[in-house]
Amino acid sequence: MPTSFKANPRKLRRTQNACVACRQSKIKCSGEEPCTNCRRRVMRCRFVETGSKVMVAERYFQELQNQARLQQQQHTFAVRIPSGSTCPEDRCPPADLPQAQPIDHTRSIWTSPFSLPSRILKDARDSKRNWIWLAPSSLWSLTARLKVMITEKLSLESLNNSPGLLEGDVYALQWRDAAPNDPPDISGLPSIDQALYLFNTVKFHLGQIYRFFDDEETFVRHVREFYQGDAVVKASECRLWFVQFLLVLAFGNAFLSRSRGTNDPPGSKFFVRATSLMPDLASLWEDSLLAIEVLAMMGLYRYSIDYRESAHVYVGQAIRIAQLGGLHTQLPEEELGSRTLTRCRNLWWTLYIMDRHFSSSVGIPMTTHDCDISTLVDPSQQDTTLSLQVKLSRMLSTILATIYKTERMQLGIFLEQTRSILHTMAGHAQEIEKIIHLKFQNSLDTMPRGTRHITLSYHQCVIVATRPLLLSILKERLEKLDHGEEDWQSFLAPTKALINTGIKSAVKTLQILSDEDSLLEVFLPFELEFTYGAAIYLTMTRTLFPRVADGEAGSHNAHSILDEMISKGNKLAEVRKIELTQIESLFQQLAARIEQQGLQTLTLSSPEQSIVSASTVYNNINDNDDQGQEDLATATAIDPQTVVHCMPGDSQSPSGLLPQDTSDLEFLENIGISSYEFLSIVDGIDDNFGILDPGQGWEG
Amino acid sequence: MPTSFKANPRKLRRTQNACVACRQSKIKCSGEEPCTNCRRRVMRCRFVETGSKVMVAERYFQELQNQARLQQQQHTFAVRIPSGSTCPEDRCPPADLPQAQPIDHTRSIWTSPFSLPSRILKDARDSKRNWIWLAPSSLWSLTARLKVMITEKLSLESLNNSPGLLEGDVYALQWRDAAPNDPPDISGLPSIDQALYLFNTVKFHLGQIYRFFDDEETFVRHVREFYQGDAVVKASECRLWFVQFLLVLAFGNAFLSRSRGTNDPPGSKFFVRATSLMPDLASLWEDSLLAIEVLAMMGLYRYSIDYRESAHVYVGQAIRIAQLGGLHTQLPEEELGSRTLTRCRNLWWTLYIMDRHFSSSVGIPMTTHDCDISTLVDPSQQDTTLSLQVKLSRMLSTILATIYKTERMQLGIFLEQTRSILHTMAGHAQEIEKIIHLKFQNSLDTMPRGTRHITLSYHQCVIVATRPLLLSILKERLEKLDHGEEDWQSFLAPTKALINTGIKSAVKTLQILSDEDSLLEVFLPFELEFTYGAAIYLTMTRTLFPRVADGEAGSHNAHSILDEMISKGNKLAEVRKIELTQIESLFQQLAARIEQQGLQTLTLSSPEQSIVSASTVYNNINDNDDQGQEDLATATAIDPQTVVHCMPGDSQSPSGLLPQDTSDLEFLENIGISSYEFLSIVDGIDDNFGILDPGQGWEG
DNA sequence: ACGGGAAGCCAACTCCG
DNA sequence: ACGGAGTGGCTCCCG
Repeated sequence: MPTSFKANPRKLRRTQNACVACRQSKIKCSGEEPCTNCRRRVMRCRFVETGSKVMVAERYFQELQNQARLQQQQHTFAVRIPSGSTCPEDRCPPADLPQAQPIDHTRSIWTSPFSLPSRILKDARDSKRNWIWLAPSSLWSLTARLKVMITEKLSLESLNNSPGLLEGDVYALQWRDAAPNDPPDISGLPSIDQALYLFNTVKFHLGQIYRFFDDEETFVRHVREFYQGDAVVKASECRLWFVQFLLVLAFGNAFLSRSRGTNDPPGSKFFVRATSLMPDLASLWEDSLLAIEVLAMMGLYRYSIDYRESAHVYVGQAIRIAQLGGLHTQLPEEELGSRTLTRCRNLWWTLYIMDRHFSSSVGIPMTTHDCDISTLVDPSQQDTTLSLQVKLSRMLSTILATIYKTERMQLGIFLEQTRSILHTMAGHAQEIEKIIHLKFQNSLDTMPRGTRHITLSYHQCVIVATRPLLLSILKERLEKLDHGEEDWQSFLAPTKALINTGIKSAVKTLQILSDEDSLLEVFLPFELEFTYGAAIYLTMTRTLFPRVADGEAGSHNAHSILDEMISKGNKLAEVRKIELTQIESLFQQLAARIEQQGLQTLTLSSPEQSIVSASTVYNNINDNDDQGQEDLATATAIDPQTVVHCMPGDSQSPSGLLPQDTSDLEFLENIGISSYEFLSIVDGIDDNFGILDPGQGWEG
Repeated sequence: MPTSFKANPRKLRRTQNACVACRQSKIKCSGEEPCTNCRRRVMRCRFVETGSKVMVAERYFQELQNQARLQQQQHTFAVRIPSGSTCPEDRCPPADLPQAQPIDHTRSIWTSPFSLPSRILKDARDSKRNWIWLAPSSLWSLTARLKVMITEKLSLESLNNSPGLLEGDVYALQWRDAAPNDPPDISGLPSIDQALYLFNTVKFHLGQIYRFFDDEETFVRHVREFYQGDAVVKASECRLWFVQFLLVLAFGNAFLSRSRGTNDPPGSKFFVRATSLMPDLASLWEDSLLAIEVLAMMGLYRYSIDYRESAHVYVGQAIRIAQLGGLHTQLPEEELGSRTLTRCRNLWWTLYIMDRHFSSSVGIPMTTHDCDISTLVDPSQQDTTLSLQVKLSRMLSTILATIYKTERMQLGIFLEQTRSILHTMAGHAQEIEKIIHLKFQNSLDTMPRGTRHITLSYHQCVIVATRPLLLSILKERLEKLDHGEEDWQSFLAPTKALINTGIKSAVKTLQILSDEDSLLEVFLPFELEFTYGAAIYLTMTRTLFPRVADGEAGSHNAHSILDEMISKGNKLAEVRKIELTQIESLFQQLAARIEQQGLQTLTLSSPEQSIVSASTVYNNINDNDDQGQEDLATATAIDPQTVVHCMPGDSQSPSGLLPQDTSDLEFLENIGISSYEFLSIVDGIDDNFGILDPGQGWEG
């Protein structure tokens, strides 16, 4: 028989299904459980069913997934009208959703434990509104909630109402509209040289993050005309430009100012004047691009002085005008010219970033949705900073949309989502690493603002993504304060690694910010926010896990950063510091109470090493979970499909990510990002549920 | 050598991709177009490219499908198959699972044929902007595109630029802000009785569609205080209320006015004054609910006088404030009280409806997304009108998001989406029927505004959903004007039924609107829009399918409706009428050109039967489809599973839906909605692709 | 012409060297 | 440790 005698020895040797370890090492696997190799190497020998695969038309598959996701959403939500709506939403992790398999079915998590059902604060003060809605994802309402919660539970006297929740609490500005036809007030302006210098300052400070001035020549030309011609005429004719000019002066002064005397924010003189000259919002859209820039800058200034809500309004306005001009689509280059096109694109993505940031800060849904946007970030791939910033912004909104979404979630599902998010994050980490490598050749101290901002944003994402875990634990603690204990291990075991990641990011954030050599950004509120967010995170972990070492140092760092800001005249920082102190004291009291109650001390493994930490953390997981030691490739190898298809744009197997040499590794460790480490952790989580257990049903 | 001598002739002969017919007969296919076999057999030779496929774990795939199916079943209101039939481990071989199969793979459709890539119009006029972006879904930009397109193709002289594309083209209002601290101007107001009467008028006109005045007692109380106390003081203290009051007066006058003398829109005197008193938008959010109402009304008025863009801005503003107050979430009833809660809910959904309408009208993405909303429409189910309105609004945005989304789409996919949309629509039709039944017992002439509006909105959805088909045909016609003909049947066969549905809706729309007994809404622009949309639709069909009878009457109706509006002083209607006439004349020229070119006359089966039409359509399709002698039974017999499981969204037999008796049927037929008919058609479509070709895969 | 089922093709997986 | 050589699902001969 021609067919049977081919049964040569080689052919027979092949196993149906090689075990995980053998696959990884590409060596022969004997096939039994445990296999010879594993036995010899004393490794855990696992077999993963590949399950038969089928080919499906991509589109159909996509559709199914969408549907599934939608349904999922609807289920978790209360009753919803069955809608045909296929809101394609962010294209995050469709495939892995349904397969998420709770480790412990009885466990679930409160993704925003103190926020749902919608919670409101009656506003006691003499304001026209009579309630303040505490948005689920906003950092500021988190503060408010924490206070309320702990105060209640510990039956403490309620603190005086939070400052800084409302606009104008910190800086109370007064402005009045100029009558529209009056000639603009042009008194008290700086000299032309001074003005141009201020312009450059503004460009330097904002330019790394935002793209307001793509048309700077025009701007400068206007400045010259203004100074050299009839200023009043110029200002009246180009009223919008003049507003922009005033805003530039406002920002310029704000960035340079070191004064502490007044109660008004730096540069506010010009800002107020700009505001009063602002044309009617509703008619603004007629001069698109400039109007957009002006509105965006206006929004940014307001945001900086803690007028968050109205900042959001301005940005929203800018976005609407941009959309009316089609900036969110791919405009035709032939007709508009590439310069205009670039300007449009940069402007659009600037708005995008601002929208994500502001929206999440005030805690309401994003104004723009990814599914409505068809323009590209940067087709030429030159502007890595901007495009990374965009990716991180998108990430943030994905996090808020998935993790913070529903009231309560199965722990397994939650972890799966988090995992998939962090996986994508790891991809971004890699890009950041690449930038740093390329441009700055390991010289950390010259890290420019843009990169620094990206790095911090990145850490913030991690913090935000892992915060719900902390909050859940906190909630549990608070609830079980009096009556008995809980089985903490079943909750902590799978989540430790995540929390550690969060801690690490918080610590790194504070470390970067308190670095002597670097310039702390004082006027723009971003670094303040990062500081505050990280500090709160560490405060929580310190109380919940007293053994974690970084807490102390972190808190110290945070305070000194805030102090520096305060010393440079930032009154917002004063408020935040007060709040932070309040919160810290509350948590201290909580900690004391826990101890006095004799409750179990929770622990995490210490997170102070990098590569090592990955495996440490990793082993910890495994210690508590009888899975034994997995390795990196495993997770990927199990089902590459899943990874590849379900996370468009994510990074492939970690094997490709190994940092090139050790010095690099150390360096990256310094900034606190190592995509390699990150992936290990993420995959570690991944290994702990779901895929490992293919035998069980999948449940939504 | 064992390897080389394998190079036998057989190996070389294989084609990469066999044509449909050859596959079918399992014979060798030569591979060229048309292939040898087909040429000999005189058959249509089609090649289907294997669209991108992906491999998925079978397990997961099954799961997804189950889920999808389940979901679909839940959403189908029709008779349910006894659900035990969830065929355990359904064994649809994975290969033929994905059923829906384009009839003709080479066909594709331009969902918005004249809109992509983003098209802009250079604005010749002396405006600061220098381009006008023509949004893909906006009715107004559709008009502009049609003109450009046909003018170009027929090499006609270009018409003077479209009027009415920009704000203020129709009504040029002048307003100036009052200085913020001046006392409000309270001169020239009507007497209190008059004012209250106007208020009631406004409530009557708006109340059926929107919910601005849930707190009407308060409003009336304010009115009394205003008239009975010190008016100036009152107006200054409750400035926002005073603005609302002015708006009420504006709307009241607008609704009652029959004057034609002025160039200003009716009520504009008060409107302008209201605008000038409007507090700074950015600080408005402090008095939430009232501010929201005022902004929304402001937006509505602007929208009514064709200031669409700024209307959109106001509504956007209102929405943002609403979100800051958490109105889009489920607010806690215990804390706010059920009255406030109801008010919030109604207000929110009013905003929602406005947003959908305005956004789609200006052609930009919706401000709110369903996935961000967690509040319920009307938990008590009393307010069927509002909730239906919401559903239709949602439908509209779904349509825009799915059908209008991408540049080009496979015909099959397009049809599938349309089908699924219409399927949902049929559900809504049924609800409308129910309302009409319940409340108005077949007395059509008393149909109240709300129901009328819903019915019209419903028809509009159908029109919008089927318009891309018309546009695609039009585009094809235009392109093939000079060089040769096309194979129209393969395109028309599966789409006829849909187009007929659209025609029917357009005809019905005009019929309802021109009904003598009913009150035409003159000031609010909705009925004008409906008229215009339907008229354009009929104009297109009349040109493309000269045999369709309804066109003539429809056009006549449209003109007389517009005339009535004009005679009542609506200047917008004048503009629309001019535009409509222009378009009609262009299309007439196109028709003449087609005829003179001797091009094939396209036909649809006449759409005047209801029940019958479904099967008629069905037969037509089979006549033209080269699959030849398949019939329903056969198709089903091939694999019963297929039908039941594999068509997500597949509806059951319409038999469960038969209207109770014949008079009902006639009655419903009168309004132009019969969910039964609708379902037949939809199912007809459904039956016609997919099942017939079970062997093949899907494509993207 | 039909259609069972073999041969060729491709991507995934194992495991040699 | 790993590049790259060497099963199973899909897609035209011949009875």
